[in-house]
Amino acid sequence: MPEGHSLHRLARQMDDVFGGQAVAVSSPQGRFALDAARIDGHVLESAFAKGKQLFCHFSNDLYLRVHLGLYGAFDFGGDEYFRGASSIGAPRRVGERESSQSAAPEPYTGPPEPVGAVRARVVSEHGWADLRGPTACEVLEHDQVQRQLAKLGPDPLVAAAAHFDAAKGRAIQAEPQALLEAGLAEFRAKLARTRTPICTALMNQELVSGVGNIYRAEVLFRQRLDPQRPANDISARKVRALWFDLVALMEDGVRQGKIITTEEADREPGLPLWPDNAYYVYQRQGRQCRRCAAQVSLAEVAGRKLYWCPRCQRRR
DNA sequence: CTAGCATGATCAC
DNA sequence: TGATCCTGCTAGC
Repeated sequence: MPEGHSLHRLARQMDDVFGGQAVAVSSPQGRFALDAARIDGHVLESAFAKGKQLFCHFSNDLYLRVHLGLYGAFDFGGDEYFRGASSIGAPRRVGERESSQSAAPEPYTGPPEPVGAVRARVVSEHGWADLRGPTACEVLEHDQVQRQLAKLGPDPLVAAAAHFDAAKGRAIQAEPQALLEAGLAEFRAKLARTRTPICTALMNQELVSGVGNIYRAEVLFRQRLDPQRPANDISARKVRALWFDLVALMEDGVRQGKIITTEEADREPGLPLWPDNAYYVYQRQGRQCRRCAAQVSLAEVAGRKLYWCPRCQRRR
């Protein structure tokens, strides 16, 4: 159950363990079989993410597009070379639960027999990746990818992605700071065009991509914004602060592999940082706000749960 | 064991 | 707005 930071981690993982190698692509479950055949045996050139979507570019100029949706997840496994190639200590499951199995001393003997509904399986000489339960898993041509990307609003992790590209020795189009300013300009322009509540706007991937239910609740608290405030009613200065807070929070999420939004001073002593001290309002309904005595509120908005502090985030 | 829920999004009405 | 996609974890019998 990933927000954008998980997808960017996943892109790095795919790039690290499969990048530049010929891979076998199959669909043990069958539903992806026809598309899998189009990229089977080709070289996975690179992987990248925008918002909550993963794209893998193959040597025959086709792309694998994956959207994990609510319960999609990847499992990775492989030999020592495979594990060592990961920049984040794989193999691990990418999603909500990035379980880090203790280093098994067993020798690698190839991918396991598929268990359950494995939509897609990618196998290299050194390891494998299994995908289950995605909302989307399909092979696209270049212009179809461009159309998908164009539908997505600016991704606060664009600069981190560019940094990742630079570390890989690839050319990037602009300096990270310039990319962030461009993203902010697009974000601001899109918010200015709608009076929908900011809490709804943040979940709209056409307005900003990669933000999910946790980041929206947490960033609105941190910015002391009333969730119901119309998007076009927020000052340019506040939109800027909102954007750069998302950038900071999500970049931290990429580094940590989990979402932690609290400042040191607001954490409850004696409790572990994860998960008890990780959030300000998410899933803390009825409990005391970390900064004031008010009870954290919960409401269902457009089918998703919204958490906020009615005092800290009072309309001003 | 089962029911309910989850960091998502689309489609029909 | 509600049904659906379709998986895994967990709280509660």
